[in-house]
Amino acid sequence: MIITDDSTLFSVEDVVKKLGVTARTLHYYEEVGLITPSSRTSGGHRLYDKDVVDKLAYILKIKDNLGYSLQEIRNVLQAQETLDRLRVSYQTSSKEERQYIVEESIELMTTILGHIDDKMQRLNEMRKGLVERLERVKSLR
Amino acid sequence: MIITDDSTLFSVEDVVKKLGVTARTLHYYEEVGLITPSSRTSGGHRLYDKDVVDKLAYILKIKDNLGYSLQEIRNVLQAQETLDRLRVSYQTSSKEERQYIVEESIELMTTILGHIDDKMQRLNEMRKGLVERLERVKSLR
DNA sequence: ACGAATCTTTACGTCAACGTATAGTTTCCG
DNA sequence: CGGAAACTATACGTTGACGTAAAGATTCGT
Repeated sequence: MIITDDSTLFSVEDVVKKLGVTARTLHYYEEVGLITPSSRTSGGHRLYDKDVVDKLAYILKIKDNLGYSLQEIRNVLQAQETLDRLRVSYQTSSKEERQYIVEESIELMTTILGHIDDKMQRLNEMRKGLVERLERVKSLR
Repeated sequence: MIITDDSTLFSVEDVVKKLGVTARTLHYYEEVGLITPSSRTSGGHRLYDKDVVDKLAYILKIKDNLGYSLQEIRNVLQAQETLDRLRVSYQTSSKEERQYIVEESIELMTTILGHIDDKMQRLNEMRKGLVERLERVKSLR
């Protein structure tokens, strides 16, 4: 872990311990274009800044909580990056372009939100049935 | 689909259409001991009764909503069947045996419930962050 | 400065959860 | 009753998401 005045850099080991994945996972995600080390040491060792670590944490969240495949995650990230890039040029873009960016952003986020809500609803149904059965059994003792 | 006075039997095609899985999945789940056709036609074609279809629907629920592997699902089902079998002999069993059955049931169901709650909480956190970002973007238009 | 720990690239291995192909059989429908 | 559609068993293939091994290079602690 390299801490300078304006940034902190994490080694592979740091990230592994921080996020509970293996080094192989870092390499694999890099292979398939999900993450890229923000820099390397002079000897070639990978270094990750906070942004990359955050991105990886986000990837793991979507993967574990929503059950997205890495391919689906890549689509989501790509869309978000497109929107981010567009947002950078937001000020200098025309009214129509701005509207387009905003609408696309909203659509993407709404889609994901829909998946989350759908999943939560299904979980809630399972939960309901389970709690019911649990109460019935508990009343036996 | 064979409907008699006291039961309804489903063919492979029926189940496939009803639950949105492929025939291969039915065969595979049978291979790994998750389900068994309740009977066969004279020619050897599989027939499933409502119980098996319900069980399969339950399997798919756990799989898709909780992200359990088939192995984990088999453990859950096996535990539940053990408890069911015990529950059959509930009346004729001793006080200690009954208590054991009840406690084991409660533990299993509580574990699953914990997984559900955990997952829902994580989803809720994701949801919160997403809604926040969505509101910020929406305020732009 | 040196040994242990960590890292690199490359490449083959693995495992779950099915997909797909084949060849023959059974069931359904006009 | 005859052909299309669905089914059977068997078996090899595929895909995603990593695991594991090897051989050498780099970094870190004392």
